[in-house]
Amino acid sequence: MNEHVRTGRAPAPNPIADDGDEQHFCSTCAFGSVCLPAGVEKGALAELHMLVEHVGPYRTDEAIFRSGERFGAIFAVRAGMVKTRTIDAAGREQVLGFHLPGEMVGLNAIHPAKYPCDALALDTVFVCRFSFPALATLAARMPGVQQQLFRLLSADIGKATQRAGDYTADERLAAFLLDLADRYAARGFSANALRLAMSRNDIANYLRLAAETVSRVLRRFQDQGLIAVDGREVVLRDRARLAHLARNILAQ
Amino acid sequence: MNEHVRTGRAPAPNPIADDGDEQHFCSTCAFGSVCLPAGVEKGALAELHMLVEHVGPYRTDEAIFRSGERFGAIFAVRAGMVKTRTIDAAGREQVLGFHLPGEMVGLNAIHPAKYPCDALALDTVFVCRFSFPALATLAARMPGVQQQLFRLLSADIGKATQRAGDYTADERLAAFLLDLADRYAARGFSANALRLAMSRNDIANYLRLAAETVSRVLRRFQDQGLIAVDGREVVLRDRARLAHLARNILAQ
DNA sequence: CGGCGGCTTGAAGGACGTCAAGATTAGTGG
DNA sequence: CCACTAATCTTGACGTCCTTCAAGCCGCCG
Repeated sequence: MNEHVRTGRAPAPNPIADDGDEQHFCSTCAFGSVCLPAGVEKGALAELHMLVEHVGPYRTDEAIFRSGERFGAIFAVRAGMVKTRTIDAAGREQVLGFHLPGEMVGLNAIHPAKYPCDALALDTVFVCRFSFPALATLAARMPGVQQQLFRLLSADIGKATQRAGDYTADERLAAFLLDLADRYAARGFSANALRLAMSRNDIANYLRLAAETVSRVLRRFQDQGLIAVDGREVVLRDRARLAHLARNILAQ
Repeated sequence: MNEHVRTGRAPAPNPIADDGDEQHFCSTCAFGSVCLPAGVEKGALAELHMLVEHVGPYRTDEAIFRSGERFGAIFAVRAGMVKTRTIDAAGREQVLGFHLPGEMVGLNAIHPAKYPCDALALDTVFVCRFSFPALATLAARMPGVQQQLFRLLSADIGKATQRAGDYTADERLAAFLLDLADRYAARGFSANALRLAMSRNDIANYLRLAAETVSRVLRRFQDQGLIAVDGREVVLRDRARLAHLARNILAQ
């Protein structure tokens, strides 16, 4: 098993949101994005840096945390892609989300005080670990950090709510592709070409569809000139029409 | 339009979570439930009381807030039932939730800094208004308040996630009835008899079903002896079998 | 009483799931 | 480098759960 070869045919557009050495906190991280540009609270970044713990690498299918474990920390993805999922009473998997570099995982564990889902690496993953008690203490002293935590939590409510909506397979897939492309773009990657780190099964499960339906809709999108698909490589060819399909979901 | 008659035939089991005069903060409120029993931070309760603003009554269909309005406060329902909903690009309503006395509304507005949904009174509603800037300032001084806010936010992620799952109409309705009954029970009302404040249409919309499907499933549940339905009055007759139906949703 | 909205019930249709069989692709060992 | 195998993905045929459409019922209020 080769240590670095996980990306298949392409020369690994494996997203790494790492802006340098350990002295600099990820500028693309969910926390950095607020603390850095604000200018205020220069001390906050230094203290966050003291707090954070770099963890990894995790290999494909390894767990950052598992359902039921005592909650102690939240994580920012530093590199790779993380999938969160639960296993329901009937043993069926339910995919909750895919997390790119710079995005947070584990916020849903604060309330139950246990992780309510598994967080699994879809490829080689590095994360930043934030001890939550320490972070909360820091937040009490640093209004900007507290605000950012509130915002991150609130944003996750919105994402989950959006996902709970009632939409057709076409709407779901169009929104999924656009959302993913936009999130890649926000982290500095190509806005129209993406490599799906997850299987069709994971996509289908996430969108509450059958894998066969995902195949068929992607096929049709390609036939209609909306996208170009080659295995897990996807190119968005007509953003306008995709956005039109997804307008009910993505419009606020 | 009579001021108090909204409950129909029954002599108004209209939930009021008000434990007395204004000197005492609602003991059933989402904040009280943590601040009171903890014992610690006796001062916190007093300060929360200074902060809170009693608002109401709102009549049926009146808005506590509306989508797009600038976010400034979160609300605890004090009496009555609140429905949150959005209107999507196609003009279709999407019901996000029903909120009982003691439950919070508006947490999903922190991130966008605008309310992302309408909050409407389903009957006569009283609320407590918490200015969010003031609450955040208090939270920075009071670890218990901060923790409670984090927990409330995190819990809402869990609720929305649960709702996003893929389930049959039977599973959804069984879980809906049990959940509602349990939440009423937690506020001191009957655990097995409830009056639905919302229309079949609202239930259907919330569960992503057609109103006709809700009617049919309720009918069948009644024929199977699981519940007794009379208009908007529902009695749970066989909690065990309902829980079995809902096991995939409600099991953590 | 008459009309209106909410609710129920039946019949027909559709979107998606399930089942089954191939087609690619990836992973493994010679 | 090339079989060989297993996993993933695709494609087609069919079934099903739920929606849609339509009509009738019930309770409420003028």
